[in-house]
Amino acid sequence: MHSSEILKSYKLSITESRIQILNLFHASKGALAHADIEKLSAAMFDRVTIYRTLQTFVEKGIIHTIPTADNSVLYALCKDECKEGHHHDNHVHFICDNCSTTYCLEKVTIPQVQLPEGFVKKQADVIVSGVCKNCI
Amino acid sequence: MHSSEILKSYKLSITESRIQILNLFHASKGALAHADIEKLSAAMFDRVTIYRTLQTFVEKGIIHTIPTADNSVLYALCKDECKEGHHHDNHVHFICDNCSTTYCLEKVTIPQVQLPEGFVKKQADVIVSGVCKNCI
DNA sequence: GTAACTGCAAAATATTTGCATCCTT
DNA sequence: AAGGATGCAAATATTTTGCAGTTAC
Repeated sequence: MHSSEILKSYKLSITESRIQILNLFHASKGALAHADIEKLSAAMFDRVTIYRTLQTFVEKGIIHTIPTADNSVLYALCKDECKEGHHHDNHVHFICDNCSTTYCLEKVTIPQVQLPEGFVKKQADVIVSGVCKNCI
Repeated sequence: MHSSEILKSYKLSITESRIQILNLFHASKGALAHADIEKLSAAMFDRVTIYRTLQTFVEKGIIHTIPTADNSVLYALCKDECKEGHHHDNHVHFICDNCSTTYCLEKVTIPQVQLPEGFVKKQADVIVSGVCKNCI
């Protein structure tokens, strides 16, 4: 599915920056940070546009954020199951300590966790770090 | 163990700000962000000192960072098993969507994840969000 | 034509660094 | 006394907001 079709299916106006940013995600094997997009897009559009585009994509469920232990926020494409406001990224994320690439391990589903009495789970994220297959 | 003893055991100089910040962590039932510490300490010491103290504590393995999906970085006390540069927080973290308190669920250990061929795990974090026992 | 999107400027926040001074050991 | 820690100022970096101009539909 082309970027423009994706945008259309989410009822978003099809604009140059949105297509470009979406293309970057499709071209990337890993997750992207705001700074990555800024570099990759080579200042084709404003930094603010990137912020706003990412925010819109997250709200619509096109991309999701990945928690990281440092201050950076990473974004990656959501799969089909994601709906507006309701993400189901039930896969594990892997961050390579060496090359910093972040993978969505689609095949690795998040295991069940048994929470203590009184805690209600809405979402669960699993982030594994180590060395990826390209850096061994 | 008192804060000053902890500092001593990690070979850190015992200073007012370090004791105070360590006390805050012991008094808190959840994890703390830089901003929390700034508020709780009521400007008793400089914002920069907080940055530097947190960084030192992380390096020494006194506290660890908790990944979050927004840009905030959370810190929580490490348990005994943590050594310098080598953290073993093999427990699940829970962030309440309502009150934003972050719990270290010490009793809930991180389940095994089966990684694809070529990926080597060094660390794993599990962050569950939802509603905590005080907000139900 | 209208609503939505973008770019620019600027404000608000957050983080890092350098250096002189003070405190711990 | 010496090394390390702190406070202050300032440099950087990051994120948000407002508004006027432009573009998509």
